[in-house]
Amino acid sequence: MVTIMSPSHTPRTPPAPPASPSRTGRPRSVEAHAAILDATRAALVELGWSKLTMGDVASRAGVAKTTLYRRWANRSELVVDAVAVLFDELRLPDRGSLTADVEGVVLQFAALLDRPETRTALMAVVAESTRDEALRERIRSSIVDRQKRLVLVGRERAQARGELPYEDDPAQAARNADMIFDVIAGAVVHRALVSAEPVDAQWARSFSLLLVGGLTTTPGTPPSPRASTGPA
Amino acid sequence: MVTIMSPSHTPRTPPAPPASPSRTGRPRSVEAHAAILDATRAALVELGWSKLTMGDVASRAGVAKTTLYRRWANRSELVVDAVAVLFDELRLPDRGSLTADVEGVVLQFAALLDRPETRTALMAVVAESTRDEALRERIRSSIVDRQKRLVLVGRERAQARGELPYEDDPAQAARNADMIFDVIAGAVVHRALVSAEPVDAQWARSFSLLLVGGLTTTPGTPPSPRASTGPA
Amino acid sequence: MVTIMSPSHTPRTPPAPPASPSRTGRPRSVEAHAAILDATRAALVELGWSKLTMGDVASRAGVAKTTLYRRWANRSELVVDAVAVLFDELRLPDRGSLTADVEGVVLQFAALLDRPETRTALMAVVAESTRDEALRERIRSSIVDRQKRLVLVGRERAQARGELPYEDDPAQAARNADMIFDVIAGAVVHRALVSAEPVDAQWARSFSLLLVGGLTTTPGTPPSPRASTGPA
Amino acid sequence: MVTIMSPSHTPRTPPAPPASPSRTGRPRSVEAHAAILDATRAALVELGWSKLTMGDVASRAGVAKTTLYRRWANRSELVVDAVAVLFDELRLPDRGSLTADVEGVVLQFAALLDRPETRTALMAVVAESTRDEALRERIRSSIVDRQKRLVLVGRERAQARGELPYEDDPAQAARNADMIFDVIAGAVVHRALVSAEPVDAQWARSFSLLLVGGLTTTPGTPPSPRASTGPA
DNA sequence: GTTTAACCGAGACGGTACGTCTGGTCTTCGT
DNA sequence: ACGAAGACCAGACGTACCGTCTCGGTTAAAC
Repeated sequence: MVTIMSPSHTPRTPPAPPASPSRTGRPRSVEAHAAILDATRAALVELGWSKLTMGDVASRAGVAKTTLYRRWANRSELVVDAVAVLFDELRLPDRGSLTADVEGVVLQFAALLDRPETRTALMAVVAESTRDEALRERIRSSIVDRQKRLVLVGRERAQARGELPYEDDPAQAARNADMIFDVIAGAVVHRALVSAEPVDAQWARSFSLLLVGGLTTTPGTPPSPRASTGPA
Repeated sequence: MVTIMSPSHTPRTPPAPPASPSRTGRPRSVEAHAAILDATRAALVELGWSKLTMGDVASRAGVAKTTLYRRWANRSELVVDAVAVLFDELRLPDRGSLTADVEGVVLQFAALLDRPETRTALMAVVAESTRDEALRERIRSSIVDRQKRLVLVGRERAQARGELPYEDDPAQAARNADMIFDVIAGAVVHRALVSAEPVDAQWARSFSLLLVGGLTTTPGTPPSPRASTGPA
Repeated sequence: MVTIMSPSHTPRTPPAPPASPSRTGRPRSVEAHAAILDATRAALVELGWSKLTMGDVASRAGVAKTTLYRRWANRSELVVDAVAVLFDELRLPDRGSLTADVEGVVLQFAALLDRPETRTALMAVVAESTRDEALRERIRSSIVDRQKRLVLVGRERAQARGELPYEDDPAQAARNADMIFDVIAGAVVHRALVSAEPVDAQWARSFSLLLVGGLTTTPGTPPSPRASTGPA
Repeated sequence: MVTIMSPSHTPRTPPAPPASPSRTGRPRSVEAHAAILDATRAALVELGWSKLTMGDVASRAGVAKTTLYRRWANRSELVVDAVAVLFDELRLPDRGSLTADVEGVVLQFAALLDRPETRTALMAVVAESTRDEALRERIRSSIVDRQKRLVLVGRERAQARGELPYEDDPAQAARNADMIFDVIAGAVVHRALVSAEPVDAQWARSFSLLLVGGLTTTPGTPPSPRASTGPA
């Protein structure tokens, strides 16, 4: 009649497949892992974040609820893992100019945000993360930081083309890259999900011009000593 | 024995006080309305979005759950109404230059996003809205559109100062204003909530310079001949 | 948006402990079963039928509401199970004569109906059963049919003593037993609960004499051919 | 926000139509009274006791809930009033012999208990009354006592025919009448609602023979010397 | 070729919240 | 004063999921 609830968490082995290869016992099923992530994305498409339940994901994946909880501590972490991979599809093909490159990545990102699984999941996990430090870190490492590569690649190309100057201070360079990333990603997300207006070719072009205009405007006198506070 | 439950069964009069002044019956309590919104904000601060429950809000407000459901169809709509008013606090004091004005509003917005009730609620309702057209519209009308005033005021001041040219095409002017709004709001939100980095004075200054730089780049001259799509 | 709720959706395994011993899954708690029935009787005593709630029973039993609903479809079925066992306490000690035996069982039954849990529950579930075939059947099998044994035992003793003749037609014998049961139980219940008068020793004696008088009166001429419609 | 609930009962004018002809104000609608009782019976037929609600009765009767509560304190009292009148339909036509008279009234009573409004209501209010002294009294005065007239009439006829002796002690006569009433009503109710078997002509005949047999057994001769307690 | 340990499915467990319904009450307006 | 309408507080309803636990059974590495 009286159940004693153990507060001790079931040791949750890191989410990825058999992280620490414990030498004995039955190994975790790798098929189950993939099936769960697929089921999660499918459930997101059909139900959206708020109607998605662990039990539903489990039954879609042909797996017991226990198996999910053995690998992810909660719904949010599962969803982050399930959608993170989608962001890796983003590419930065060389379109010949910085403006065109920005335009291209904006449209790609917009297309990604048009997919229902991304659309509903991204904002939801961000919302959850405002109260959950571990989740925030997981989002940052799994999603945000991985995509900053696009900014770095784009800047290098633009510098090589002579469209942008080189920045000597590495810290400043990093700050600039972060800001560019926030501006691009933020503007697209806000346009698509908050303002709920289409991110079409025209908008992408206007935005690229605005951004590249800002990047290439020399604040004060060109390559000035005050450049350290301005964008690269 | 199959029970069919129509959700529209209970006529949900618009949330605000007696929208359609029904001639008969006891009128809706006005005190209750304010008490509920206050309680909602308090609950958001303490519990965050995901732990906030209708029952808890009701008991904080000293009101029956039924009273909540009579006025709001669900948690999201209630929260939108509860936080919308916070955004109306944003002001655009004249700081003498466009750059300084942008800087000021960015910092104000960042401060707003630092408040736990805004922080947790905004992303959550946006996430919900990806699957709920009515909610999306409510967010737009209650929050987004109301704050575009800031952009319009800022542009007018800048034009009066001669920092920005006048745009003849009204449609183009509106598009530009929308984009500026998305860029500012999006960048701040992304920085604060997704990248989870502080929006401090330095960042605000760098961002303002970038944005104003972009806005003042003459698009009639290279890099692009399609000047008509460029920002004003 | 219309939600269709099928009540049969949750498979309700028969109330008794794991009726069909499903090979898999966690077995149902046996302690819980007893605790729930005890709690139900306690709640009946304190609150009566109309104030008894499932939630209250659950918390008294230290059990979740869901556990109740997993095992009983509704309040009535739970109460039938909870009180059925009380009726099994009825005994028919041999007091030497048919009249005395009837008198004894009448007083026992009256004492049972004086207990608040029986008093309030019996009529309530009977009332419910007028609209619920499954409940009616449950009452019949759990309560009514089990107590007919008393009539059968009493008749056999009386026949052995020579107080009552033997009935050759088994169908007729069964009909007679049923009627005697209805007369005894009905009269006592009606006296106690409807007329709300005490079933005391005097009443029990008068009633026994009336009933035994009727049973031993030969309708028409003794062992007549019309006897088949008369009581045994 | 804070509503002060007055514990004082709204003075409930006796249930019948305009009991005390209050001289002032708008008089109570007499049509409303009948409409409410009709609506109550209709609701009983359709929904049964447990699903019947005050709000539903009110809307069926085209009357406000307030109007119901002004006249009846609760659902049970309303239902008692609504069904009491049905019992007044019972008659005792002279069929020439005591046995035939009993048979007739048994079949009439059985027909009454076959009507869904009586069937479901009678047991329900009796169940409620086990915890409610006022209700018990109302049932007794509105239903039980009024029908005892049938027993008195039947006994007088039987005495006139010489089928039954006269009883000198009035108290004893009253006790006997009560018991006969409980036996008849109890047996029929138990057969019909608890045992859930039909009260058909055969059963009615067997029962009448049993009862009349018991009544006409001379208790002065054996089996008992305590003739004074025996039935008349 | 056994152990052995961790895995697996199924499903019951104690809980929390849901969104609806009803009970009674109170308030307003109109008759 | 009564009546219709409808909002009010309170609280039970029966359901859906939560995250945990208990089963009986499987699976592979370690012995």
